[in-house]
Amino acid sequence: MKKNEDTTLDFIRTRIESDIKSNKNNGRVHTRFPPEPNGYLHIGHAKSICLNFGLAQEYNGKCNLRFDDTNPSKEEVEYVESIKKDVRWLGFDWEDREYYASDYFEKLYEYATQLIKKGKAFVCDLTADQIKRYRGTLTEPGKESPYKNRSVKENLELFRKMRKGEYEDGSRVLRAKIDMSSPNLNMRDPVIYRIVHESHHRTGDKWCIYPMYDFAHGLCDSIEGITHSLCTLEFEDHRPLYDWFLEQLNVFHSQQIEFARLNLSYTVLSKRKLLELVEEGYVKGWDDPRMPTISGLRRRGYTPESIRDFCDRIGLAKRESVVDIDLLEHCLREHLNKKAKRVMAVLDPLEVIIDNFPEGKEEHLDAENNPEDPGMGKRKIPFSRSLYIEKEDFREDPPRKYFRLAPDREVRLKHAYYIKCNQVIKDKGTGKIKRLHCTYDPETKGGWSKDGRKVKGTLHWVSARHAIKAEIRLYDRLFQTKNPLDVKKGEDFKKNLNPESLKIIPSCMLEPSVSNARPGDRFQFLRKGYFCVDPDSKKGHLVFNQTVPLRDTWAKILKKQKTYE
RNA sequence: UGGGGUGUAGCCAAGCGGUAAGGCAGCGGCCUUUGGAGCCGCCAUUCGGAGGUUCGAAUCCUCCCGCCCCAGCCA
Repeated sequence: MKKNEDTTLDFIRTRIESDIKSNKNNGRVHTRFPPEPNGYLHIGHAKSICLNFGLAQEYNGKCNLRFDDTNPSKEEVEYVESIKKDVRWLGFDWEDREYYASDYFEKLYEYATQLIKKGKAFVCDLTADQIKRYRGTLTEPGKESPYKNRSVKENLELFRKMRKGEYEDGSRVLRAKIDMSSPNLNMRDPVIYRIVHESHHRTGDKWCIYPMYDFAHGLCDSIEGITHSLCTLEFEDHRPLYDWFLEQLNVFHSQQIEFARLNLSYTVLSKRKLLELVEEGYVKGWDDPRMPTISGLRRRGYTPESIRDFCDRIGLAKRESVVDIDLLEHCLREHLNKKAKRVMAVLDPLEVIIDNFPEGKEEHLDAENNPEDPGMGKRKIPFSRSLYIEKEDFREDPPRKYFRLAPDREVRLKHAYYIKCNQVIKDKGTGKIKRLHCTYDPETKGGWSKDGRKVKGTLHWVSARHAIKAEIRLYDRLFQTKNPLDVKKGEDFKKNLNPESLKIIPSCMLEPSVSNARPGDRFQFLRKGYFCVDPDSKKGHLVFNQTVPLRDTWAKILKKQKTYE
């Protein structure tokens, strides 16, 4: 849904406005985007980033970037760097507010100590497996740990020794004393600190005990003075626990509000599964242009504007939903249509000889760079006797409604002339079409005819002699099923991978004006789609990624004809 | 047969007791030197279901049904 004056506010904005009105937190709005640096950001995170940073902008507040780095065994600096790059690229600025849960480890330890002193936490010697069994089930209450009644003094001592490194991983944990019979399993004396002898990407070997997310998250929000702590639905059950900590410790109370995470058709948005695709080589890396990661989308040629627009349009609610990937592509095309420079490229060349155009002669024709924006100017494109057109733009025996080139038929070459096909040269052996002989009408320069004669088709083309070659990578959706996770029992989501998601065309013919394009540059290849220069490009060897094809009405007509014939 | 959420079109999503916004997709048409773009029109007699309250219900009440999440020393 698009935001504008006429539409009403979503439930989060409604709530924030009412908080402002009642002067809660003195009308302050302070949010945060809290990624764990254990993977690359994806389009689902973009929803959260746009929400949190967007809210701060709209309500004149602030938004922190905070890394929730409480699990040293999964987190790496590579991920924090990529996350910072992606958030920036999306167009958001956290200024000097780059925080880490690990910045607060000392404070968190102090909070845990306070809990112990209040008799609200204890050191438990049960094994992980025992704790699990003591927890009970969804329908049965749990049992209290035999260690729950240790004295404050003993707990303090034990916890201190845990920190000092006197115990092995897994031998003891610190637990909150809440209620083993709570119907909310999160309240059944949850673990809040565990022993992990592992070096942390920021704190190194300073710590060998680490707070659990459930303990750290709400308290970090509190420390930072976060007024509205937005997270996804699955944390709704954890809110009572966070609130319990805040209450026991009597500290600033952030308000957590949960919303539904983004799901996208034909794609998988789970860090674990994306990691799997990367590690097992199904894609070439986190930034493979087929990946729904921010870095993948960037490399594919998506613009930050289009992603932000998408995030504005998908809406915000509490019901689980799957947004149609068509909406994402729509936002992309809408933006690229206005911004991308038009250029001609022939992906699958067929030679055309203009018999009545003198050998050796060349002309330089005017071409607009973007019909949507005259301000983008014009360029010259060379025309000569030998050209390439797209193979699919010629049919010896044209089907109904085909208005491209065919024997004795006249079409327009975009920005150039009308041409008429006179002769088809075939390979004697294979019978395949090798070359076309055409004549052009010199009176139609620029693509107009003074006699008012109309031509139905307009083709893109390049001059053979002037063309530059480039590699083009065409992408299709990574998964062939709408919901890639929908598999039979025992089957893996990877069986839904599309084996044809990448097609490489090693040598396409492009008009010479693109010869000094740089990685990241975006173009519309006329009548084909939007493309951008891949960083794999070398001097003299350009590589383009197809960002998204143009809408193809002709393909639709063909499909319909097929189904009715 | 515990607890927490949630059901409005193919997909999102407004709506908050006065007679179903909008976007995407789809379908028709117009226009077009990109079969692109643009423009115009169509697309829920009905809101998970059944009862009830009311002059009036997607909105309130009751019961029922579906779907999602929770039994990590992950986040």
